[in-house]
Amino acid sequence: MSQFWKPGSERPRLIDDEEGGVIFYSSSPSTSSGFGYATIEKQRQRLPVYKYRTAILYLVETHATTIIVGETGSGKTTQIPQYLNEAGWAEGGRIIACTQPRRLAVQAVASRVAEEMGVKLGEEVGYTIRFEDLTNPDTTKVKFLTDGVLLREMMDDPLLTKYSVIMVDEAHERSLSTDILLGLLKKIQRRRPELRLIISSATIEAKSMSSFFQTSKKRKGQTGEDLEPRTDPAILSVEGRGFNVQIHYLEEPVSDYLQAAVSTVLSIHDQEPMGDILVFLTGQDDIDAAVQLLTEEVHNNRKHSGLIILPLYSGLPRAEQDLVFSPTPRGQRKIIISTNIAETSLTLEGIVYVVDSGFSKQRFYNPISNIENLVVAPISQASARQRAGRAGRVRPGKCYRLYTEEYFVKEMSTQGIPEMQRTNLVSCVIQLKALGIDNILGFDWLASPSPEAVIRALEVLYSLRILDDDAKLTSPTGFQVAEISLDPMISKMILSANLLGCSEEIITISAILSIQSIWVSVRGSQKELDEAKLRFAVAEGDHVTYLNVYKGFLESGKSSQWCYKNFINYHAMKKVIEIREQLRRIAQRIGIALKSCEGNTEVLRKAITAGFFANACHLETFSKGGMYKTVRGSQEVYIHPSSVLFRVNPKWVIFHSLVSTDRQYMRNVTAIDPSWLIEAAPHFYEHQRGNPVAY
DNA sequence: GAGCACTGC
Repeated sequence: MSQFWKPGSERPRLIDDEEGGVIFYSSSPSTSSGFGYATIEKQRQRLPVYKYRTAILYLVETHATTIIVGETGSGKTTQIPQYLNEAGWAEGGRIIACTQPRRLAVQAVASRVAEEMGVKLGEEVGYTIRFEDLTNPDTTKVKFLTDGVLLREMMDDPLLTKYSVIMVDEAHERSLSTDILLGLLKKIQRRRPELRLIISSATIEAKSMSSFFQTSKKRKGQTGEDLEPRTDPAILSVEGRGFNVQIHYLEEPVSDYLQAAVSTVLSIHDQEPMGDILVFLTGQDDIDAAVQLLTEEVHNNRKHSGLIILPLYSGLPRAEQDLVFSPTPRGQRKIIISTNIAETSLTLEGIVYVVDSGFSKQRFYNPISNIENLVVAPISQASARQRAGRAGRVRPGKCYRLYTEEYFVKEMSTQGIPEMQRTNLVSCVIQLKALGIDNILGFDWLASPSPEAVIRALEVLYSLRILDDDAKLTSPTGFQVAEISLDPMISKMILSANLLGCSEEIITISAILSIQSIWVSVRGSQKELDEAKLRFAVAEGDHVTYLNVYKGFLESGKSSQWCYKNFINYHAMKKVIEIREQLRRIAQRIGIALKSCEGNTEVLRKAITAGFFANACHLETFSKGGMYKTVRGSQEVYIHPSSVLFRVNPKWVIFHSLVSTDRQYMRNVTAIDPSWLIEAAPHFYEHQRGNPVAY
């Protein structure tokens, strides 16, 4: 017992908790043997939501929309769909849907519910996520899916006619897809009064949610024989089952939260009983620094022995990430230093203490410059509560906030800004257009995006010839782009590749651009990584280099050994294969025949230009440090040192994306000929006087 | 010669 789980040995068992979070357990599965149905039934009845069963069913029956506020551990996610099923909402071939923001949650909840119902997953209970449809159209009654998938389903069935009840879970997270979905569901309700919505949220934002779904228009008809539900939403609160978490604030604010976090961890270790510690910092830099400081402390000071210090962020290699789920050996204490990933996406077992820096990295979009920035910003009160809650899952815990109570009350916003208001909207706009919603600014949003952001999105789509002069989808380009589930600029690149005869290569590039990075992130062995990169690098730039990597991967027989030797992330490559396969299917459906350009990199780069012409840059000849300026907008930008064109500095380049730190760095860069710009987008470049493209 | 919070289709 009390052994670390080692990568390569049997993996920890993945189980789900009642709220769709995921816990990784290493103990052998024993719960399902011997007891069976009766025990499960008893477990179900012990959940807080159980005593509201009748009330929930009554409210859903009588109200078009029911808002359920439930804390963690209430059991709402797994139980409510079952109650609805038991009450007959899935009779007559109808389906009960429950959406989640994350794939992992969908899978976990679905398999839990299937187990509780004693059925095989994929029959009465099923789930759909990208790349995976485990439902049976003849038998599935309860279906779990990501909200993104439900949005996609609306393209084929705008009124979502097969669903009797749609439960939107985790609505408080206010992800882009959740917000779009809620706006569209409200529209659907007007056409389908028999449809029932359940909005489930962890926080008491229920009021604004409720007024959003409040339809003023009273339906006609006599009250007695009116079959239609009430239009005012019902609100129901369900208590959670978490343990009490004692909150500690700083008495005086600190300037260095990193140092404060480290000393707080050490004093918890010195003074508090055993139990693991979870520290929330902002990013890889912070986390690596804190890990190093703590590790040194353990080396230098014997009283700090028995500490296991582990970083946790999404960019971490898989084997290292898995370490955080190993059980803590007796007499030791695990310290996990994490990004926001531990706030919602992963549930860690055994955490008793939380240290909250009060900050996270957040994305903000500037529609004027059309640039997305990742900045360290204060979290909201809701986030702080969520973080604190991570300490109370197994027994009463403590949360140490590295800020004052006054700051929490007076300075921190209660909710945080919905993603809708801090992101680029091109994908969102195109989705709505595809559903026939033309007036984007006038759409009934839960939180309206800024007019500037909407206008910028329309402008970009217009320049890509995805929208026409009347801001309607062009045919066929616009409709085809809407069909491809990728960034519209990538979709446009794929369509152009079809005309240029290089679709085979371009869908590979598109798949690779759709994931974070295909390289292994290693800080120590940077030199080796650079050398490995050189084995694939070509003068044309990063995109063509990726083709060489892909080719090498295929030739190796998709070998993980080969990836390891070449500093390539094996899991990333598997994902590339998956996405590429999906793109191949979509291409087939919209009538693109895959064709290879047989090594003609000029047509490849022309296709890339056709999608990304707006990101064209020109080297400032008289500047020394490799400074470029964007052709449109004259933004100062530099080639990122991770690019194969770093220090090569071709005169004209096009980039896929920018990362903003002290400078704007271009990631994924390809050299182009400026004449291709006018060829690809005459409407975008022709009329600019004094533009260097002219000569 | 520098660094990418997190999702999702």
